[in-house]
Amino acid sequence: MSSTPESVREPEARDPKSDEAAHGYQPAPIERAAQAYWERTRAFEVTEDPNRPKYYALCMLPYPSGALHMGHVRNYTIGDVLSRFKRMQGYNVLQPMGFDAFGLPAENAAIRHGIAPAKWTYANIETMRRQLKSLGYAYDWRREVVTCRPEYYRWEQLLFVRLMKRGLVYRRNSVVNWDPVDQTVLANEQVVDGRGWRSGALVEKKEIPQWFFRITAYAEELLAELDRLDGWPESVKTMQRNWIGRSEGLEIDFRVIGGGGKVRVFTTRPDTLMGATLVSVAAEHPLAQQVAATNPEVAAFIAECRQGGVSAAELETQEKRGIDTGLRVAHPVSGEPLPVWVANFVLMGYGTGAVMAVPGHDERDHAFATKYGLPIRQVIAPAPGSEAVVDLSREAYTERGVLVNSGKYDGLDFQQAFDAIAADLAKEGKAERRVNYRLRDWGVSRQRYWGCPIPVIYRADGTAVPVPEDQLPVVLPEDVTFEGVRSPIKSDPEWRRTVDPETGEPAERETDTFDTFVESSWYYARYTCPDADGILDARAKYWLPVDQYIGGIEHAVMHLLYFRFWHKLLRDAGLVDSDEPATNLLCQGMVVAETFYRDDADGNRTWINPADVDLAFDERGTVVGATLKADGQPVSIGPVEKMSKSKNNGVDPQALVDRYGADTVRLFSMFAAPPEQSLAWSEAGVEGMARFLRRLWREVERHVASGPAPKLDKAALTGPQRALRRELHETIAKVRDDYARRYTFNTAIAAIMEFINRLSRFDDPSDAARALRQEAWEAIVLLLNPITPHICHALWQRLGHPEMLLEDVSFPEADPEALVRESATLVVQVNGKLRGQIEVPVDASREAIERAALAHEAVVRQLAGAAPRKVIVVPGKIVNIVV
RNA sequence: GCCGGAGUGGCGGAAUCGGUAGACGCGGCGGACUCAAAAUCCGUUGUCCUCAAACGACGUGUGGGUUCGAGUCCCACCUCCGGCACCA
Repeated sequence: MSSTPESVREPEARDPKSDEAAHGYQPAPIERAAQAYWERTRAFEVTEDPNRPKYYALCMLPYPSGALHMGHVRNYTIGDVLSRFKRMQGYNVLQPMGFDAFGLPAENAAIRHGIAPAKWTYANIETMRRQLKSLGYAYDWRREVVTCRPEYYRWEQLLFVRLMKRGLVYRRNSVVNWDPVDQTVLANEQVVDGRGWRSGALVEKKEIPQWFFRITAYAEELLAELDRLDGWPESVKTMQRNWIGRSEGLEIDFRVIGGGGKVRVFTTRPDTLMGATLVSVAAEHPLAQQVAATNPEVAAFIAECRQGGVSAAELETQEKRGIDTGLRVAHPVSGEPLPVWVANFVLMGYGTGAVMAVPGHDERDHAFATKYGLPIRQVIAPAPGSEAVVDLSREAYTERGVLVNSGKYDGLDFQQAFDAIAADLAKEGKAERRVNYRLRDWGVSRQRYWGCPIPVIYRADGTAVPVPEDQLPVVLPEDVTFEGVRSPIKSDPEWRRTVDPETGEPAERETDTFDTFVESSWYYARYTCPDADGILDARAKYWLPVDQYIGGIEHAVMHLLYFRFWHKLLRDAGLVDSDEPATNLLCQGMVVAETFYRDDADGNRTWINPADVDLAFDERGTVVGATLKADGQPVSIGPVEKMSKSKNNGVDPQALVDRYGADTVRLFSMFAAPPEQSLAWSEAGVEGMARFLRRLWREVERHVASGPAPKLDKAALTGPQRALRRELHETIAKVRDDYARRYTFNTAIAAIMEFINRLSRFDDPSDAARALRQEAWEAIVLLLNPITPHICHALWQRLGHPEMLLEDVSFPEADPEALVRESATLVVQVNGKLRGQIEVPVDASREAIERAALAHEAVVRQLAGAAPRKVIVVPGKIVNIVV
C-alpha cells in the first residue's frame, strides 16, 4: 500500500569504535540481546483476554517493493511506540504486520527481468520481514497476512460471490485507458502526456465490461457515520464528505423537438431553470451517439473526445470544448427550443450524463457560452441587503439570490423557487426530486495477472455465474512466464477452460483480477484470526474495531473509504459487530530529503544521493556549497523533495540501522518532526540522536558507579532536591500527555533531553540525591522505552533489575505531591511588550500581583510617572499594564 | 481544474485554550582535553543598532482587520505539498 519504492543502497562499512568497544554504548550486541529475549519469551504474541482492556494498533501494511524505506520506518515506529506505551498501561495489545503482495510492480519486474511475479514478491517479503525484525517492532508475527496467498484471498472471493447473489456486485461497461499498440489496458500512472509509457502510442478511451461493488448503496451511511468518527482527523473526514459529494437536486426531462425522446438532466440549481440556454450531454450519451450516426462532424468530435486518458485530473484541466448536435429540446416551462450540445466536460458517470447549461449563474457554463457565443441570461439577482455586483458580461453570478426574469417565479428565494419548480414540474411528470452522489460504484476489474482472480464463470451464451462456494478458491498459478505484456492467465486457454457448474457444459473463467484495494480493505480483520476456517471467526469481535490506525495521508480518501465500506459489508454478513473499522486515525507526513545533481555538457541531469555529498557552511552556518565525496568536486543543490527513486534522494534505513543501530533510527524518526508533518532526513540529525544515546548510556553508568542508592525519603529532601524532583515529575506528566493525547513524540523526547541536561548538572553527592537520581534514571528509561526499547532493556538491568519485559512494568506516573509549587513567575508587559518578570506566591491576590508588577523597576521606568489606564492580570501567566 | 493541508532563525522544529516567539536537536563560532585526531566537555549563536555592554528597535509567507495582547482568530492573496477513482 505504501507508495514509490526507493533506491536501495549498500550499507556502508564502518570501523567499530575501538574506545567504545570496551565500555561505552554498543548498539549491535544490545539490540541482538533484547530482540533475542523478546523472541525467546514470545513477548508480543497475544491472545484474546476478556479480563483486560484490549488495544488494537494497526499500521498500513507495506507493498513488498524490495526494501523498507524511511516512510515505512516512520509509520511503523509510531505504531510501535503507541503499542508499547499502551501495553505499559496494562492493555492487551495486538500489533500485527503483513504484506500487500499483489500489484503492478511485480508484473513490471517480470516483464523487465523475466522473473515470475510470485518469486520476486516472496523474495522481497523475506528481505523486508528481516528488516522489520532488525528494527525491533513488537509484532505478533504468528498473525502475518500475505495477501497473494490463496489462504488469504480465497475469503474475499467467497465474500464476492455472496455479494453477487445479494446484488451488491454487478457487471457493466466502463471506460479504461487503452494502448492501441500494446493492445493493453493502462493504469493512469502508465499514461505519460497522453501516451503509453512503454509503446509511446497515443492513449484512447475504450469501453469494456467490468465488475463493480455497489458502494453507492452505502453512500448515505458512509457519509453519516463520519459525524461520529471523533478520532479521525477533520481533514480526512472533509475529503471523504466531498468525495461522496451528496447533493439534493432535481432530475428534469427536456423533450426532444421533432422526435419521441427526451433528455434527462440533473441539477442542484433548479432555481436557475429559466436561465437555461442549452443542454449539454456527454460524448458517450445515447443521444450523442444517435446523432453521430448521421452527422459526421459530431461523429468526429466524439472520436476526438475518445482520445486521451480517463483520469479526472486530465479531463478537468483540458480545454472545455463542444459541438452543436443540431437537435433541439423544449424548455420544460417556457417551451422555448434549446440547442443540444455534446461537451467534453460532461461526464457520463455522474448524474444522468447530461446537464442544463445556465451561463449566467455557473462559471463553467459561462466560459462555454462566451467561447461559443451562446446567450447568457440573468435570472438570479443578489438577495436584498447584498452588496454583490452582477456583471454577466464578465463573469457568472453563482450565489444564491432572488429570482428575476423568471415569470411567475420572480421574487422567490432559492428554497422557495426550488420547491415551486419541483412541484409544478412533478405535476406534469417532467421532473422529480433526487439525491445524487458524486461517489461512483467501485470498479474492481483489472486486466492484469498478478492479482486475485475474480471468481466468475461465463457460460457459452455470455451469462456470468459465480464460482460455486465449494469450488473456491480460484487459485492464481504462480509458476508462469511472461510473453510480452499480456497476462499469462489470459494467454493460457487451459487455465480459462472450465465447465458450467449447473449444466456441465463447457464454460470459461473470468481472467480479470481484483483491484489490489480489495485485499487492503479487509486485512485488518483477518489479522485477528489469520487461521480462521471462514472469512472471520469470533476473535474478530473481540479485537475490532481497530483502536488506532496509522498510515500515510495519501490514503485519505480511496483506501480509507473502501476500508470503511468493507467493514460494513462484513458487519452485514454478521462477521463483526461494529459499524466502523477504526475509532482513531493518524495520518503521518512524508519523508523528504535534499536533492543534489550534476548537469553534463549534453544537458543530462544526474541525481546524486545525499549520503554521497559533503556540505560546506559559511561562518553563520548557512550552506554555501556541496561537493561529491568521491571526487571532491562541486555538485548543484536542488530542492527538498519526497524521497524517491527518480531524484535519488532515498536513504536506505537498513544502512542506518547497520551503522547506528535501530534505536538511533527510531529515535530520529520520532524526534525530527511531529507525526503529521513531513520529516526531513538529515545525516547530522541522525548522528545527534546517536550522540544522545551514547550520553544516556554514559550518564546511567556514572550513576550506577556512584554506588547503590538508598531508599528515597521524600520528606527529608532539601530545597534544590525538591526542585529537581518537581522537574522530574513535571517531565513525567508532560511525556505521558504527549504520548497519550497529543501524539507529539518530538516534544516528549525534547522534554526528556531537557531534564537529562538538568539532571547531569545536579552535582549533589549526598545519599538522598543518589536516591533521587535512581528514581530519575529509572523513570527516564521507562519513559524512553516505547521509542528506544533495546537500550532501555539493557539500562534497566544496569539499574539493578533482573532481565524482564519493560512492557510489563507500569509506565511512570507523576506524583502529585512532587508537583506542588509555592511561587509562580509572572511576565510583566507594558502595552503588550515584555518589560520584566515578577515572582509571586501561587496564592497571591490580584491586588498583590498588581502592586508587585507596578513596583517593578522596568515598569516604573516605562510609566515615567504616568498612571496606568488599565491593568490586566491573567493568574499564573502575565500582567499587562496599559497606559 | 476540483478537494485537503503547510509556510516560524543558517536547518529540523517548539510555543498544547489568544498571554515571555525561537524549547529541544542539528549546523556555525570560540575554548578545554590531546603530540595530533576522533570522542567528550564548557561557552556562544534570530536580525538591526553598538568597539562592547546596557538600553532599544524589528521579527512567525504577503496585505488588511479584531484585541489590553495575534505565530495562534477573521478577510483577501502568494508559494509549496498530498489526493482526484487502474501506483500503492
